[in-house]
Amino acid sequence: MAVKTKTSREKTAKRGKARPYHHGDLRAKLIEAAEALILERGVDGFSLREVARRAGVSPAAPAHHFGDTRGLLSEVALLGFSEFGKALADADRAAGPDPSRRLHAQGLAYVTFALNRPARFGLMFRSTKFDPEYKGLRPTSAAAFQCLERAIRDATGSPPTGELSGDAMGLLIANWSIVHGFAHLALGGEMDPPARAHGGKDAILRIFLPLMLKYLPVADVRK
Amino acid sequence: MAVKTKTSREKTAKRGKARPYHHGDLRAKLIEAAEALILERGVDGFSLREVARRAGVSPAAPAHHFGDTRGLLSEVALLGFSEFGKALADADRAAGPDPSRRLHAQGLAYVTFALNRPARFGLMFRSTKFDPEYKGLRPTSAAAFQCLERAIRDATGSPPTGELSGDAMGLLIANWSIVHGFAHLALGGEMDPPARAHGGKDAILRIFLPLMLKYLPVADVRK
DNA sequence: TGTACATCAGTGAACGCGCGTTCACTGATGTAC
DNA sequence: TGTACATCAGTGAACGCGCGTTCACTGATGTAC
Repeated sequence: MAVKTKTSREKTAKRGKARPYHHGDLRAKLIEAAEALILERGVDGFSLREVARRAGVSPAAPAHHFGDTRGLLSEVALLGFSEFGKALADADRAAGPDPSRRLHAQGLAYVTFALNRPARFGLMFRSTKFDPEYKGLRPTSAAAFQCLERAIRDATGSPPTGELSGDAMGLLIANWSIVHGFAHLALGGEMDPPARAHGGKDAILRIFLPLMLKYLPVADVRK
Repeated sequence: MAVKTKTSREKTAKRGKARPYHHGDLRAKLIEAAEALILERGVDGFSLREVARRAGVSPAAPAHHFGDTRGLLSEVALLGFSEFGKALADADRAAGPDPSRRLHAQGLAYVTFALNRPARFGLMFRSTKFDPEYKGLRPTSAAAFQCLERAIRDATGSPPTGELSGDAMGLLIANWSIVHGFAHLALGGEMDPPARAHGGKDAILRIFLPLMLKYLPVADVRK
């Protein structure tokens, strides 16, 4: 396997923009391993040594890229918020101008993201595990949530900035609560027993999610 | 303080039904310390040694009452489900016969319990931390959730047993999701920034909770 | 193109820590007589 | 009421474990000349 000429990866490293490393791309590999580990054992089961082990690297290696455990988890959370925000924004844009359709689309995107990316989503709402001041984390997460707020403002005829009215605040909180609660209950396995009776685990996305979305609070339901 | 005659506590122990111990009531003290610790450091920050330390007792002492860590946490969870179920049942009963009022009352009780008993509530939904087969845990938690299901059945005119119709299932999931999501977001601190703008942390219970309850899905809203 | 050097990603041994659990024990309590 | 004994709640030392982090290091890479 070991030949005298440079490996193709080393050549790529020379040509590429930002992959100057010894090891290929350990940074990316560590992030990947971290997500897999969270998926397997939950946010609590996470350990930096286990991540290093899975990446085939010494326990001190991650420190070079992320400083410490919180650094790595903060990076994973940042990726999560970034993808989450994009998913919400994309859904909102694709829904067209109707406020109810926009809220519906965002709710669908919210839950879909949570169920498709359980490791990231779970970490994102465990803020003791990462540093909220990490690189671009604060603005990125704020941007994600402002996407919902913007749709609520449009739905209630509120101005685009300034304090929310009570009605708008209620609608925002109710919307956020119902999709967040659904995601949380589904990820916690609380819906597994009824899902089993409806043809397996994907009944949650296929059947329960649309049922829930029918009850999404929208502006015109109550005065 | 130390006198020769028996202390009143020892006499009580003799007279009482089930408090025969050396130490007063270590069992209760350990449970209390466990809840305080979870409150302070979260479910993850829990440690049996720290509980023993707070109860002023050797690290081996808890084993006598609860076997091991899971045993103690299972007991706390059991207490939680028991109190939770009572709170829901009481609210339901006090609401009278109107289905919407019953759902509203249960939603209010659900969130109120979560915010008043954050340690218990947090543990109850972290089922990897305790043993679901512990003593009466399974039936007790089932009873709590059946209280909501019963109100949904009555609200939708479903028979008291048998599989739920799609409509009823949707209403159940939507109701559960919105109150659970609200509780989760509030406990996670996600509502603290807006609450600060409305006069402090109790704005969550005082203002946001009633706003959310206005949007509780009830049977007659959609066909 | 070839050599000398600086950089820095990754090594692996070592550290100190708090944890859960075990074990032989001790000593107060309740009970049998 | 008084004595002997069994019970068992609580002790405290010890165990082995996996953790996060440190440290001096090594060796491949990219760069300056």
